Amino acid sequence: MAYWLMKSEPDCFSIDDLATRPNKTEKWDGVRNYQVRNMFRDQFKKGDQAFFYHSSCEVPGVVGLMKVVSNAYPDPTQFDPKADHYDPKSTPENPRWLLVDVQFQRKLKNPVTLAQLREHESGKLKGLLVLAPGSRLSVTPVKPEHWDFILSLAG
DNA sequence: GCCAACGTTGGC
DNA sequence: GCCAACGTTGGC
Repeated sequence: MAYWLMKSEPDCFSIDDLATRPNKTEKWDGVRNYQVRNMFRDQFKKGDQAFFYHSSCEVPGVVGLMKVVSNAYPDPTQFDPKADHYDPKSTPENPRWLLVDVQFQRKLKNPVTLAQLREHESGKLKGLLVLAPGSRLSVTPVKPEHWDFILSLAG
């Protein structure tokens, strides 16, 4: 089982949005980055755990826990001309973009802010990819020891 | 809203 | 295949 950190802008889709979805489950769609696509395809497994991270907002940080409840499969929004992330070069016979289904687990009592994570970036969280300079990937792996430490920061 | 850091695109 | 232009991300 692997651990992940997945970013979303709360104005667009927040942890509370996920918690109120039917079955508390949602397609993590709209990803149009090849590195993330490859992680979905090659490394994501049903049963993995993920942090829900709020980005581009007042207080960026880890706000909750999710479970990955599917393996990767084609993102239907790539075929929809009306969708924001429509990709005219992708076909159902040869889909370019994948997604996974995620299910709400719980919110953290105390969200762990980016500022808190940064306090430990040369210590306990050394190597955490979301802290890497210039890191813009919306999905990044989290080592088990980093996962546990971040949870301990949440109290 | 600014801007730095990247990724992608497309002409050549 | 190079690289300039452009678009996007995301913290501040």
